[in-house]
Amino acid sequence: MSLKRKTKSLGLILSIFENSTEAISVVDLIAKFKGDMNKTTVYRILERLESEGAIHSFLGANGLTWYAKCQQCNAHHHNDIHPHFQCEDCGKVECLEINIPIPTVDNKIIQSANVLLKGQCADCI
Amino acid sequence: MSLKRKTKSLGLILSIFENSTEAISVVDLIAKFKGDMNKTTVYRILERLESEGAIHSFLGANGLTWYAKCQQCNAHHHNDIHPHFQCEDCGKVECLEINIPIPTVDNKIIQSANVLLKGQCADCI
DNA sequence: TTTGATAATGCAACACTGTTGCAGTAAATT
DNA sequence: AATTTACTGCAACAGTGTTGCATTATCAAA
Repeated sequence: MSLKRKTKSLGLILSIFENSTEAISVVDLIAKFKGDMNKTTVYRILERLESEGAIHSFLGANGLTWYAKCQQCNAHHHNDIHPHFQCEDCGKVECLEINIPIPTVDNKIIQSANVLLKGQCADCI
Repeated sequence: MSLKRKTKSLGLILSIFENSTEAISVVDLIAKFKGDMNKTTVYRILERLESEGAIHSFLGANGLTWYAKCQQCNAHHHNDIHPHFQCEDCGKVECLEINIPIPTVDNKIIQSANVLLKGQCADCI
């Protein structure tokens, strides 16, 4: 399923990601657009945007799904290894444009890694 | 809340962790003990065991909660930095007794990290 | 500009993980 | 055996996420 039609709902969600590389949770998006679109629509638009390579998803601290548009998304190349950071005080989540060295493990093949760093962001230090 | 009474349910759950450092999801535990105890009891026993330091919890690939007893649990010292591995083929999850170097990030304080490595385990290579 | 195909949406109902309140049960102490 | 209360079972609930289907709206073609 690709993005064939530019609907009002798609435009609203795209505008969130276009101007910031900050991540946003699906829960927050649903709340933000409560008057504008159904939660099912939010889920489906995010799903379409991710399969297009426009954004990427990952799991935050409580197992909730977050989405963000990062440099690697722009390059249409998703690198599972780039870590995310969640501030334990204000809850803000961002992509970190750094590489975490993936360890080699005896008798295992490591394909990808989910790395979530937790701590305090600049505003909360 | 500490472990004051040795009940049959507690014994059943403890026996799972005593003989293996392999992780098990709460969902699997509930299924395994469906005839023996209520799911609420499973959640509450796991919660008590974790607060005692006997086991530790972490999030698996789909945001589900997993529990395991590892060397660090034995030492009553929980190290958030030790990574977990989930086999993408058979679904098995284990603790890796290695240290992932936590990066320093400009303008942030990193307190802990969730690291989930994904790939193929020895049985599935 | 109108028409037609179908992508996209809204709604309701559902599935699943996890939590809570409370009455009842059972472990441990006396 | 009696008493205390930790622990359990049950039912109902909360939250995230999914699915089916009827309806709507986008876009291309006439």
